Amino acid sequence: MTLSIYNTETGKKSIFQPLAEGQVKLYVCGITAYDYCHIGHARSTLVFDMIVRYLRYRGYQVTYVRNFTDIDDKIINRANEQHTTTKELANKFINAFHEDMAALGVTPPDIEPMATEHIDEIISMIETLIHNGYAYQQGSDVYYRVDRFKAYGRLSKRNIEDMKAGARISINEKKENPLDFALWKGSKPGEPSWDSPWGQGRPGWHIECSAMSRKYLGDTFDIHGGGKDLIFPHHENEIAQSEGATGKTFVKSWIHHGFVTIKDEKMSKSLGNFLTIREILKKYSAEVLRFFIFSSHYRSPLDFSATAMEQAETGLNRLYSCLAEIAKLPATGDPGKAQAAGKKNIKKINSLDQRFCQAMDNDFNTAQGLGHIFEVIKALNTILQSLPPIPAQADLELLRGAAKNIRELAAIMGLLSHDPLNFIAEKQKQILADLNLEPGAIERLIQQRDEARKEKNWARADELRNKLAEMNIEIKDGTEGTSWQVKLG
RNA sequence: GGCGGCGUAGCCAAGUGGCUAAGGCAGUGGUCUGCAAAACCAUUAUUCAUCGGUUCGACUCCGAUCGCCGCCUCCA
Repeated sequence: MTLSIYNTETGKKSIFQPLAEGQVKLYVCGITAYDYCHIGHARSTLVFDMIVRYLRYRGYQVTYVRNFTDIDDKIINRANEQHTTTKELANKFINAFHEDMAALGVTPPDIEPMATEHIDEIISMIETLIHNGYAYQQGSDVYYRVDRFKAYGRLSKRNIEDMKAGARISINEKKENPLDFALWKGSKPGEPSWDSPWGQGRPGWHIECSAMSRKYLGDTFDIHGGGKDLIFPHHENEIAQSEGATGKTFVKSWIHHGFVTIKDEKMSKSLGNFLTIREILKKYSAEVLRFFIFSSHYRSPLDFSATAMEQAETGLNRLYSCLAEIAKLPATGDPGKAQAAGKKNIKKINSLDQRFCQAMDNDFNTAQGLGHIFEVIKALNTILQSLPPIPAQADLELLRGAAKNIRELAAIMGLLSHDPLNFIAEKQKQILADLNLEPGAIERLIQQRDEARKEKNWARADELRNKLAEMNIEIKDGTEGTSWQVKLG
């Protein structure tokens, strides 16, 4: 089995071959720390979390670097507005980011470098670029000479002439070409600044990623990722900087994920239609958000809505319910009894690994992978349904093995991480608390209903059941008495 | 204007030229039940925006048209 990845640069899927056998070096552009993160950021971190987990599952040794931009214009402006320093502001939101990531259960990257801690590397790279003729100084600024880099536009598939015609670029007298971008910006009085050969200033936005990825991953590395909006100019400029400085290919494969939209529009601060991760997590669990995100392909746009989240929650509950039923099975069965499971279902269950990996190998197709998991859930439910009171030992082993397998595969997406019985119990406890209900009171009502049922007083029994239903309590009459649960979702 | 992408059932969504177009949610009929609920079974796209072309064969490749979205300015 071979892993294929869609590479933005070639516009095609191709077989993934790491530079060093068994090792993957991955750099992902992280956040600019000036505000709370929204669910678009959540998608980004969750998608790469899944990619890293899958690569590791496949046996690769992954070095995962994700940076923080902790100095730029937005941070400076926001710090001024809030009468604080850029450092304090950035730290505040980096901490908030870490809290959000912990709440989402995201595996931390191996290295989380910050721009302001790599000023030396940045300056040194700019000096190399000046030396190589790719950059020029104007006063206390340094700009990248876009015309000089022949491959400029390679990633975003545009050419310099077309972009000039676009004419949405502000004319800056200091630049040789309006498309040239800043590597170093001279600072105004009162702004945070560092010493440099060109005077007091700070790095441009793009250079930090070139300098830091080089430091931690080398001149050439396997995968560079981010949101689609970073393709131009950010990643295009990174290529120009890194390749201008090293003369080597910067990145083998570019991965860009799609946006989260609301009512089919990209979330953005100017439209005021963004939701922060913490707002979402007040209403939905991390796994519901993960389920929602992974039920479509990472490159597709994803439209956020309450309906979509509720559907995700229902789907996730279905997975947990099946696993909980399996967990409730007796410890041992009858070793001599014939299996209740049919051949077709056994085959479906046993081929899950293979089919799941086939889906994931096809450019991390989590939606298809989830589909395969649901097919197996259906097979498991069918078997559970046909199980006699004392089941065959072979069936018990099959069901438990499948449940374990499903949880291992789901873990690649960070799903089904809770103990199924606990999950259901915790959830019910929480909903009960939200509804202000006492389990004791419910059980008393059920007992009253059972008495009515024994007397075949159906009118009274139904009345009590309706009363419970109004309280969001579902009743299940089984052979061993009546069980109840809170209506999930 | 330049460039990139998308359009598959009521909704969400997968689909790497050829086997019955996955899966989820919702709906309908049935099994179970005193009636229900849950679960299960069955059912819901002769068709993949439209029109052409390539091919023995296309949802899948090519072209055109319509509609939607994104990037070209900070953006995950």
